[in-house]
Amino acid sequence: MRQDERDFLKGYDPSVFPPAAVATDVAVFTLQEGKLKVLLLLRAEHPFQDAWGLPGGFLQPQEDLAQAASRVLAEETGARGVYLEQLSTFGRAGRDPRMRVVSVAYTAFVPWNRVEVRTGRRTREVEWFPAHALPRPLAFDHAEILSTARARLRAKLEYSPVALEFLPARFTLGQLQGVYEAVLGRAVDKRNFRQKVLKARLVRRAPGVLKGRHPPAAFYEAGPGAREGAIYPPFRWDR
Amino acid sequence: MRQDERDFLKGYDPSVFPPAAVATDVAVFTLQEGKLKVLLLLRAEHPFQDAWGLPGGFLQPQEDLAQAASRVLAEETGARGVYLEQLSTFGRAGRDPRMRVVSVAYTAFVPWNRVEVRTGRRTREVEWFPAHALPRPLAFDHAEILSTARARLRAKLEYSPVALEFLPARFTLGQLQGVYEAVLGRAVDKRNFRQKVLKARLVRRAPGVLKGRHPPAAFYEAGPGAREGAIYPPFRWDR
DNA sequence: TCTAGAAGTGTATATACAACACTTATTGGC
DNA sequence: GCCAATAAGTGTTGTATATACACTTCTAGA
Repeated sequence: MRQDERDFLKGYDPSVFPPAAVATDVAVFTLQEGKLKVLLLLRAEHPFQDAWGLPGGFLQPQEDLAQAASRVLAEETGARGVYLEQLSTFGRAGRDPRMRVVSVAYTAFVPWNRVEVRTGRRTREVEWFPAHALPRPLAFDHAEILSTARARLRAKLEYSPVALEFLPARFTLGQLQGVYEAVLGRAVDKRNFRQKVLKARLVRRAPGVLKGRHPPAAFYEAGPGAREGAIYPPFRWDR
Repeated sequence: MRQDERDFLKGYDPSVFPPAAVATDVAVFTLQEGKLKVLLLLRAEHPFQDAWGLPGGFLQPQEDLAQAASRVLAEETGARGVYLEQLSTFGRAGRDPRMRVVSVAYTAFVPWNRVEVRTGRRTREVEWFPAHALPRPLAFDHAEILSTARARLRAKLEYSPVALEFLPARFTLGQLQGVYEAVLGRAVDKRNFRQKVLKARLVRRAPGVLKGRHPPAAFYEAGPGAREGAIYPPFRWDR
């Protein structure tokens, strides 16, 4: 045991403070080939060895919750510099077969190809899975965590600039529309979409165009209506 | 130590699962005299003895998180049968001077006079405080928990039927409008308000009237637009 | 009987939403 | 070089919703 752990235990009396380990699990979403995907890993250790699950691990003595989530994500998948947001806490007795574990779940939304992932500690493989075709069964209560995370994402899409987190700093309106369509799972009208994001100043014109097998597509970037935490007159996108 | 606690510790190895106690704190809001109020207690024990704080306590071995919140609330304030909702988890190292404690915060919204409160365990007094005039300093990081809770409440008011939780089963439109005004902290237009809640079928006419020093006020009750978890075209109430 | 207090009620204007189709620039394959 | 495929870009109209705004009525209590 390291010194910081010993300090941490000082005065620890399990009859007063019944022990429960605190862990964190991280659900990272991205968009790839027009589909919403989730980062999962193949567990190399018990419990749930050989099952797919979310990156997760235990809180260390001097670490804040968000720091722990960030560290665990980096250790197990190599993903770094990801902005994490607290989702919810899952603590059903029995969710971990070893002992009582309460897990604080975090989520992140990242641009495809902006984070490099690799196999890490306690991990045999790391892979992106389509959110609607997850391997079964998942470790622990990770299926429940993921369904909570998807519901939150859908809700946030309508009143917050969260869609921009899936894209690089400059993007085309077609790409942005693709984010909405993938998350909501339905097509939206292009003309109404463009009118709305521009009028709400969610995005503004950026220099340059993207060339492709189509007319040049103008680049856009986050506009003044996309300040962190901004709340809109909600976007409902054709019902 | 009781047997269930011993079972619980079986296989517990602090070098693998660094210990952090899991606690819960509960922020109960109500409306009283047209003001948003919060239930606080005067702490009878260390730490923060003689400071006001939220009802809170440690998770017991076989208890779910919501059960723990409900039990702690009942033990310390006497409030029972309150519907609790998970708010967020607070785990900054050092937030509890004794040791590392991660606290899962819950919130509830109750009708004034529907819950009886009394002084309970570890408590010297229990009292409702106006949300904009809290005693200072509050125990632990309870000021932060409360400000998160108020922000959540304001957000929910606009897209969910949460306002009805502050009222008894039958209420007048004036009372409902009072909830919105107290939480949002500003006046709303009566004619627009009535039109909107009726058109959205958030409420419907109930039998009877409330007599007072004014024309009889019709009773209303939750309408079909207020099903648990319903999401609206958001109410923004005059800007 | 007078006063205070809240209940109740309608309209006009401005903004936002939803539905809808065609033309154009470019690339890659033939 | 030509053609096919692909996505970019662009306006209008009807409908619905949001906002601003003022007076009368009923009742209880002084």
